[in-house]
Amino acid sequence: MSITLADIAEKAGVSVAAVSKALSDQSDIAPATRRRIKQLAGEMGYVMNVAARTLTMKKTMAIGVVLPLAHIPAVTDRLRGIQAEAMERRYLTSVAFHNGGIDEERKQIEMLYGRVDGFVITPANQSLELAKLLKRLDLPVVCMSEPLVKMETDFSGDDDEEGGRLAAAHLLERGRERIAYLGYAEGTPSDQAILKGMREVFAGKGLSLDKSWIRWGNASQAETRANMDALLAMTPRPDAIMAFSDVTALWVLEHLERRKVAVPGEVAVAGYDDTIFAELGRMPLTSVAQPNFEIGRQAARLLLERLEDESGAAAAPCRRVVFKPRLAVRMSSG
Amino acid sequence: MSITLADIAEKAGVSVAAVSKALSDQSDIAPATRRRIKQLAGEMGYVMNVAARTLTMKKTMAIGVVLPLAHIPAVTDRLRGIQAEAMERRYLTSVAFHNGGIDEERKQIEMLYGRVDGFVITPANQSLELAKLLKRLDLPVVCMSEPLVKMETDFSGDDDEEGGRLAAAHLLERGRERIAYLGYAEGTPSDQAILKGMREVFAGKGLSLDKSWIRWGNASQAETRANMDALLAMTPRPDAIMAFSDVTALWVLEHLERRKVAVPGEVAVAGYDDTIFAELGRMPLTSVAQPNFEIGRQAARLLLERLEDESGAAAAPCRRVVFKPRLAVRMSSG
DNA sequence: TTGAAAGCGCTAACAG
DNA sequence: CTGTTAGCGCTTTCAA
Repeated sequence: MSITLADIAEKAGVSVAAVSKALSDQSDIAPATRRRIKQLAGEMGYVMNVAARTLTMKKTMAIGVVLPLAHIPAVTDRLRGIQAEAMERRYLTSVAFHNGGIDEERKQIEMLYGRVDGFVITPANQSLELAKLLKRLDLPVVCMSEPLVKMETDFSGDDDEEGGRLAAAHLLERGRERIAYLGYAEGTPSDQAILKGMREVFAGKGLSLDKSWIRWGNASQAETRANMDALLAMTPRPDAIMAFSDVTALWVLEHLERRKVAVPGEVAVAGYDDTIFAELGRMPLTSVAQPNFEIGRQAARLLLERLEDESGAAAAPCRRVVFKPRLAVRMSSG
Repeated sequence: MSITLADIAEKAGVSVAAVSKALSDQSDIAPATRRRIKQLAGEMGYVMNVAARTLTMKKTMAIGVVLPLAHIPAVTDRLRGIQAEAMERRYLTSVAFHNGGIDEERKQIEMLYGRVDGFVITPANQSLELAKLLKRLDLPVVCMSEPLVKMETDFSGDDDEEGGRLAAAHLLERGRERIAYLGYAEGTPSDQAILKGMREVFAGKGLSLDKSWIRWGNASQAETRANMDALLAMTPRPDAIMAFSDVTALWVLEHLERRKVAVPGEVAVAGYDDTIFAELGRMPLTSVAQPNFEIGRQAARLLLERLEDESGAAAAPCRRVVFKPRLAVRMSSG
């Protein structure tokens, strides 16, 4: 069995209350007693019982992180940021990945409930169900990288419109006017934001994005292959591909090589995230870079500040922290 | 405030004990009462208080996973396997990543203590300190992919010696006899196992591995670059590079391109893990493939079986589940 | 300063 | 079958 406060109290010849006070550095205890108790606790190898503390304090000192797309390096970078911040404030980060489906997403959130004081999520589903669930649980939520349209929450992410603008401006400048977009899902706010940014730049030049060049569902290589073949079969063909993630862009590079389409000669390619793999694909990939670690760190900070704000935690208005992306230009776009 | 058993008891006009029994499907309760209580609990939106249950049951119903190298896709694949198995048995998976240093590794384990019933770890440090810590915590531990030499535990991973044999045999067959090895750290058992397998195959042909072609510390691109330049400066040069991970192998391909060394013409390259990026690098990469999802799943299974084994949990001997790797041959080795 | 006592929400004997 | 009681280990009044 583990050491408890009672064990220490007995050995020290004081009450349990005294030990509790001493170990949690309360003021109403004699410095000498505190020192003695702390010393003893250390010797006895005391470790606080988390469940008991949680039960009395109604605070778990942990934050829950629920994320899709575990295989995307940008996601793990953001996670490291969250963990770094949480650890600094002595909070545990409890992570759960899911496959992007609403059922798994919901299930993970439910499993975490009662073990965490709040959530950082990158919602993969814009369903009402998810928003309802989170409202019912009534814990602080921070959205990271992707807002939840059905619910107002704190937000940390990058400015995807600006990302779209940067990419579009760059490609236009390189003489590409027929840009296709490979996105994740039509209902995804960040996809829409990127498109909005791109459209803005196009409009500025009196151009527009062709609807039929927007293709969804690029979370698997097979889908991306199919999308690319469809695009290549069109006349005129797109002369540039913008992908919502680096992984998708790498699939595009691989597929174009297979189809013997010259990059960037015939088709320029750009991705999003600028992860370590952007430099390692068939050729160096142009990519929109986000400060992923910082995005995660900030997400955790927003959550923790809300948790530690004793006063009107619930009342405080939602905050949005938006980071500016930049463009890493490499060979794939000439 | 949340709904408690007492709230339900009051509304149903029964005792708290009755509600507890009904909701946990105990037998000593009238079926009708149970149904009524369950119905009511559902309507009232009851959710069990995890801390209270943990305190009474001395069981958290969660497993802790502590891993280094979050950016390696093989790691996240294994993690998905763990989660899948845990979720099936209604256990929460609480993940913590660390940077590979002993301090962070220890800290993460300590933070998880009290919130989990056991650990799945891939030890990044073979220090005595880590073994001592785990022994002191006295919770079941399963090592995944990497054993802990200072401590006997359950193990799930692949047969790295066989991986080394497969790679060496393949490269020899392609006429390469000067194979360099880029490993993670000299004290890492899986590195040593791979080398052992390679040496075996070499010895079979009356050949041996040159010590000076074994280079450690390839967790960053800079280190790998330095190692490669050192190798390329040697006479004779190695004619093949075996890397402990795909990411390292991708750095090698990129570096060789930069140095205008033909692959596989002058130097063949092979990696380890066969992740999705193996096909997407400068050229398709030959790689030793492990069933990562299964390795994770099995690791969780070992842990959960130990946790659920009411009888001599502590007594049961340690088990090792070893998966056979296979070789995915691609262009980088001709 | 210190300690006694109440209680967080739940389960597990043990009576009725 | 159902209810009463006694904790699990901790924090927090409130007295002493």
